[in-house]
Order: sequence, then structure tokens, then C-alpha cells
Amino acid sequence: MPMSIPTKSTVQAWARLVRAQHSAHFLVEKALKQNGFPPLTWYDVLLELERAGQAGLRPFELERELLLPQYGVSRLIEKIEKQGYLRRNKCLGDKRGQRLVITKAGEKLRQDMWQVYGPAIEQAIGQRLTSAQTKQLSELLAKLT
Amino acid sequence: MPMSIPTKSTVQAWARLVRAQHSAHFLVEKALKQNGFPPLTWYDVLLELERAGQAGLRPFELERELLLPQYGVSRLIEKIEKQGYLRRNKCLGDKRGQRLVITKAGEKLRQDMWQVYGPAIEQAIGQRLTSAQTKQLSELLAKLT
DNA sequence: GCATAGTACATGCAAATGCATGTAAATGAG
DNA sequence: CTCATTTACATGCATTTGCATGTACTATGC
Repeated sequence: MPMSIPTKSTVQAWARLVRAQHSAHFLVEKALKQNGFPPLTWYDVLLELERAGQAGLRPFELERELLLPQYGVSRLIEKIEKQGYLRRNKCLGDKRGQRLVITKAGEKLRQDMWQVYGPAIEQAIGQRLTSAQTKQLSELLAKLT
Repeated sequence: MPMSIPTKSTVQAWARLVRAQHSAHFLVEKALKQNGFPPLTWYDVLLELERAGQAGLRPFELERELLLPQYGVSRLIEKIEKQGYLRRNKCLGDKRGQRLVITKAGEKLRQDMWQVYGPAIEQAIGQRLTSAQTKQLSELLAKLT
């Protein structure tokens, strides 16, 4: 089955997708760094763990939520644990595994990061689109995943 | 001047932007790698140089087109030159500078890469949206840069 | 002119990343 | 049960990246 060639419009959408994400992402990371916070990936981990509650999450579950390879998750949680924002619990029923649980300090960090992260998102996206446009963009992007 | 908080829709659009770009980008890079080609950044450089013709481009001009920091460009062109896909010409009128010019081999590489890159874009974007949707997405994304 | 500041590009070093592989436990076939 | 396979997670090593700084030339102020 032969794969067809993209139209001009498709190529343009691709280029703009890359650029838009890059500039938004760059803006957000810059804001976090300027305020002395760790990168976005830390936020994502903490948010997922917070949602998971005291039951915690297995690393391989995190891997599916985040956009990271297995070894990326492995090393990321190592660093976050060292800083005391999560702890590793024994995993009953699977001795290979572990349950990652957010600490109080972790919850605080996530909240503090949001004070910078939220406004950065608003600046990168919200300020540039009407409410209707935002929803439309969201719908279209959903089709690409 | 206080910065406002994003709406749910804005946060969702942000999340989907990151995910959509990630999955599309991942797909394209994978396709290139599987076919033994260098990464996307090489293509971007070669395309810009091809457009610039025999006059070539200065590294700092490339830097603005591509989404790379100055040292990124510096090292990237070093590698591409070593593989023979571009050459550095003297820059008349500015002894600090250089003009980067694509070689024949570079033009061929770009063309060959397009045989994989094009279809990958089509698969990541074109196949998933109607023509009208693609244009709309493109318009919305343009507002974010 | 000279001194000072700015621009163009390169690079040393530390940290992050990708890739392949390792270890240990779980699962499944016989 | 036994052995082969798969899954969960970690890690050594090479490459890439980020950051700060270096070098060389240009532009500007006086």
C-alpha cells in the first residue's frame, strides 16, 4: 500500500505545529527556570502521583501518561525522590515493582509550580485565542493523537 | 500587571498541543531513522540552504529559521559539513562570518529524505484531517507563534 | 585615532539523553 | 515442577545538549 504525498496545506500545518509547540513550550520552561523551579516533566510526574493518591502509581503506569521512554522515567523518579518529592513504596504482589507516592513536599512543589506554570500557559495560548478558537484548536489537535 | 489563570479549555489545548506535536514528531523521526537518514534538523538546514542558492546563508541567519540555539547551529553545521553535504565559503565583508552553501550531495540527500519525510507528514497529519480541518488548524496554530 | 561595546561563531565541561543490555521477578507452555 | 519467555525496572557507555565563556572581528562614541 503506497503512502501518498502531503499537500501544501498539510506541510504548512506540520511546520506550524512544530513551531507553535516549540515556542509555547520554550516560554513555559523559561518561566519555570526563571523562578527556580524544576522542568515541566517534574510537574507532570507530581500531578499524576497526586491524582493517584495514596495508592500511588507504578513506574510503567507513569510511562504511559508521560511522554517519556522507560529509562527516562526510571531516572526522573530517581532524581525527584532524592529531592524528597516522592517516595517509593513496596509493591505488594509484584516484587519487581514499586509504588510511587507523592509526599507533602511534593504536593507543595506542584502547587507552587502551578503559580508560574498556569500563567505561562495562559500567556502562550489563552491570550492568543478566543474561547471558541481554543476549543476548536483543542478538537483538531485531539485528532492527531 | 497581574497575569491571569488559564481556563480548563486553555489547559486542555496546551496539553493536546504538546501531545500532538510529540506524537507527530516522533513518528517522523522514527521513519527517518528506520530508513537510515539523519534527523529532521539536517533536513531543515539543507532545505534552507537550497532555498538560499549559491549565495548561501550565514549561520546566524540559519539560527533564526531553525529552532536552534547558536551553539546548536554551530555544531550541527560542523557535522553536516564533515559528511560533505554543505561547504563553508569565505564571507566577503565580514571576516568573522562564513557563507554556508549546499553541495550536490546535500541536494540529493534532501530529496531522498523527502521520500520518507513527506509520507510521514501525510501519515501524521494529512490522513487524520480533512482539507478544511487542516487549513483551520494551520490558521489557529499560526496565532500561537 | 583609540577605547569600549556589540556581534559572529566556537568550544570546554557538566548534565541530560539514547541505546543497548543487565538483573530480577512473573508468566506460560509442556 | 521446569524451562523458556516476557515484564519491570536499572544502568554503563557513547552521544548530545545546555551553559558559560573564549576568540576574533565589527561598530560606535569620543
